[in-house]
Amino acid sequence: MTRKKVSANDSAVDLRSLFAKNMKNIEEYCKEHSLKLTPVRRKVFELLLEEKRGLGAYRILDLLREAGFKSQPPVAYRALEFLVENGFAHKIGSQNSFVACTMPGEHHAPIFMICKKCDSVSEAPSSPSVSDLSHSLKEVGFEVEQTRIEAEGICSSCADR
Amino acid sequence: MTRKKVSANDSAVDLRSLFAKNMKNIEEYCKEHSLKLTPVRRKVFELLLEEKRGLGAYRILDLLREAGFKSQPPVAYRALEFLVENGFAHKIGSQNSFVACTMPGEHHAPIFMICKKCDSVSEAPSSPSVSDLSHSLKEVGFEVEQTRIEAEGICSSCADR
DNA sequence: ATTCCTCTTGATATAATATAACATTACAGA
DNA sequence: TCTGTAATGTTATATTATATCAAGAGGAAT
Repeated sequence: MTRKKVSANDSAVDLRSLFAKNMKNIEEYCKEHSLKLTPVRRKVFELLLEEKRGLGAYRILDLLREAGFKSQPPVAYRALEFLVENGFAHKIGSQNSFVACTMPGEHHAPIFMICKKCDSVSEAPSSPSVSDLSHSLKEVGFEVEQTRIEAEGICSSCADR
Repeated sequence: MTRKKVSANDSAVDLRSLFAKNMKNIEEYCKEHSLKLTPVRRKVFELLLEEKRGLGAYRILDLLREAGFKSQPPVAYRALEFLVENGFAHKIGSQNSFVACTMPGEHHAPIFMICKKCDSVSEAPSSPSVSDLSHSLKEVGFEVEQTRIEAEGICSSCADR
């Protein structure tokens, strides 16, 4: 028996299983919290999961239409609003775009790494420097409720090339 | 001779001198770097200095018109572009608004404190946590070139009330 | 001083992003 | 079944931003 060759589509397999895992997470979370994961909401979440770059609302709208939803702008914005409110997606302020959240349900202080070369947006593991930040702002009298942190630079895959 | 009453407009005096100081800074900086601080650019910078909240481009456009400039949208956007590129102003991503930079010329990693009550936007003294952040992102393979940090919460004046 | 070049502004049009408002449908709970 | 709330459908419009090309202003090279 020959050993199967390791390459390109192993990562595809990983992506598919990651996708399945994320879908399962959101489904369970919605069930537990009696949130309605309607077809359009589910589809928008899927679209965000499938794309490593941020997606604009009108791009999402196009993709919804391609998928058979005859949607008008408010449909996309409502679905995005639902996903963002419940922590399944984030808005990237510097791009007016949206990305799937990979740690739904948990209130966290996200840090986004935006690659200038390939436009990928990924969420960094939350770092202690975020709470340091809140502390140092508290010292100047500002009570932080929420932070938005976006770092622009070069991602590891682009740096490798 | 009666001593002048101390109150409200002492802070107005402070604001005026701060304003003058900032205008002098930008003028000198532009002279040194052969940048043209044209009337519309200067006026937009003044408008930003005078307002503690972020100003949207179309609000700025209205104010320009009130000041006698017969301006179309590109005029405001161009002036803002000039100010942002040269570090005299910043764009607040979460609001699509603009604020004056209080430390022009110096390349810095700004942190904005946005008050949910009064909408004021102020720039925090850059904290060590920002370079910590760059270091920890470097550990996951991301090379940071620039950060955008916006903290939402309650400012000290609003907390006092 | 004249020419040339570049940067800035003027002006029109339109693209891209986002929401208001109201009618209709779906669906859970009394 | 009734009824209330949440979700969707639909039209219209608000808000934010840029593309494009014409015209003017000002420096520096000859």
